[in-house]
Amino acid sequence: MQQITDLKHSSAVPPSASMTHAADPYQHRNIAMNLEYSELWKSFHEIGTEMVITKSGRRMFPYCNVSVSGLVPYAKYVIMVDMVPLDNSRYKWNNEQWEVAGKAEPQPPCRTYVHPDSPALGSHWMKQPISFLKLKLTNNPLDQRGHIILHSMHRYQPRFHVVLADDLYSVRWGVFQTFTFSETTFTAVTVYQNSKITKLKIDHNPFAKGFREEGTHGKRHRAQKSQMCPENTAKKPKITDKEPEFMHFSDMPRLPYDPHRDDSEGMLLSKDVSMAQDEHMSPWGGEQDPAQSLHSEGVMDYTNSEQLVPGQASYQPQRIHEFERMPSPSSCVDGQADRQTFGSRSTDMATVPEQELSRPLPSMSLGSPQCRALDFPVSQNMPGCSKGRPSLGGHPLYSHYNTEQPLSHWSGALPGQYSSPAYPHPHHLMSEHSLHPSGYHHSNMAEWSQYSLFPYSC
DNA sequence: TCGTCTCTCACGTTTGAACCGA
DNA sequence: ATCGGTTCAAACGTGAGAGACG
Repeated sequence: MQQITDLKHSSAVPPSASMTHAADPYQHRNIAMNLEYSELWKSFHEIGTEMVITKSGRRMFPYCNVSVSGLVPYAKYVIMVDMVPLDNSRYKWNNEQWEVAGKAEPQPPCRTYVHPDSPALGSHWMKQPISFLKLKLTNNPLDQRGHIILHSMHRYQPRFHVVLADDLYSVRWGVFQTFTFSETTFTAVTVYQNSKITKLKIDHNPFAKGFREEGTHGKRHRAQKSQMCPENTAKKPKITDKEPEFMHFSDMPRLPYDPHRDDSEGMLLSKDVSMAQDEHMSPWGGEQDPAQSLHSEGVMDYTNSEQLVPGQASYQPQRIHEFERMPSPSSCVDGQADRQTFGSRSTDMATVPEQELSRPLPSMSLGSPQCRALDFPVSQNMPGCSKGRPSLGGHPLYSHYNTEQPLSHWSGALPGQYSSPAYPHPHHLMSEHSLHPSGYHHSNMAEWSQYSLFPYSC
C-alpha cells in the first residue's frame, strides 16, 4: 500500500497525521468550501426541503452551487457530488409533518456526479462558483443516463468531494476532501408533500414562474386570450439581460435569489426567508426531527448536530469521515449573507494497493459530457460490470448503499475509531471490507461514512 | 371491496440555446 | 460579424388517474 498524502487540518493534527504532512507535496490543509445561495437553501431547510425525483430525472432546486478556496492553483482536481441517506427510515407526510413510516428500503446503486469541468486546475475551480445545476435525481433504479438514484420518501444529504487527481483515472487514489452542508438535506419525493415547499419553489424557480399567484392566472388568461388574439402570441419578449456572472459561467443557472441582482425575484427571496424564519414551521413537528432524535440517542451525528443550533453559525463544515462533536475551529461564517465558509478539518489520506496500481482502469473515463455520473461496484470488479451505459465509455460502475455493507474503501475508518477525536483516521481509498465489524446500525453518520463512494477493491 | 398512499403522465407555461435572415 | 426574431427542447408544478398495499 502506498500512502499518497494527508489533508489533516492543522488544528486537529494527530501525531500520525503530522508525520504524513511532510510527504504532502501540496499542503492541502486549507481547502474551504462555501455553499452559494445558502440563504435560499436555509429558507427551504427550515420548512423541510423536498426534491422531486422522476423516472426521467429531475434537477434539484435549489441546485448545488459551491465555491472552493485553498486549492493549489496549478494542481488538478476532480469535484464530485453524491447523496448519502440521512438515516435508515422511510417517511410519510401526515398531518402537515413528516413522520417515520418504517425502515428504509435497500439503497439503490450509489452514483456519484462528477462535475463536467473535471478534472480542472485549482485556479479554475476557484475562479467562480461551481454549479451542479445539471445534476439530476431519479427514482428509476434501472436508469441508464447516469442520474443519481434515490428512493422516494427518504432523506438524503449531498456530499461534495474535492479530489486531487490529474484525471478521472486517478480519482480512485487521489487525495480528497469531503464537505457537507446541513441545510442541503432534503427528502426525495415524487410529488411535493408540503405545500409551503411548493410555494417556495414556485416563488424562486424561474421555470415555475407560470404558477406564481401574481402571474399564474393572469398569464394563463393571457394565454387563453392569446388564442383569440394571435398577435399577442407572436411577440414574446426576448430575454437579453443576462447577468454578467452568468455570462462568465455558462453553467450557472438563473437562480432567482442572487444577491447581486436587484430585481423583484431577489426581493421575493428576502420576503420568504424572513417569513420562514419568523414562522419557523418545522415539518418535523410532532415527530422529533430525526436528526435531533439521533442526537438524543447519543449517536455521533455531525450533520444533525448542526440543526440543533439555529442561526448561521450553526452550519458547520463537515468532513464525512470525522465525527467529532466539537465544532470546527476553522469553520466560520464569512460575513456574506448568502454564503458560508466551511473549512476542512481533518486528514484525508489515500492509499493505493499495489494490485490496483498495476491494473488498468478501463471503466473510468471522462465519458460523454451529458452523462457524468459514475457508478461504482461493491461486489464486482469494476471492469467486470457489464451493464451497458452510454457514459464512461460504456463501462458502468455500480455501488450500493447497503446497510449491511462493510466499511467503505472510501471512508476507511471503523465506527469505533471515530470515537477518538484526537486521532481521526485517515481516508483510505482502498480499504478492507474484512475489517468491518458486525452489528452496525444504520442510523448515524458514522455509518453513512461506510457507504462507498468508490468501492475500489471489488 | 374500499380507502389511502404513492407514482406516472399529460398539460400549460417559462426559459434559453440554436437557428436563420437581414 | 452582428443583431434581432423565431423555433423548439427542456425545465417547472399541477392535477387526474392508475397501481400497490393494508
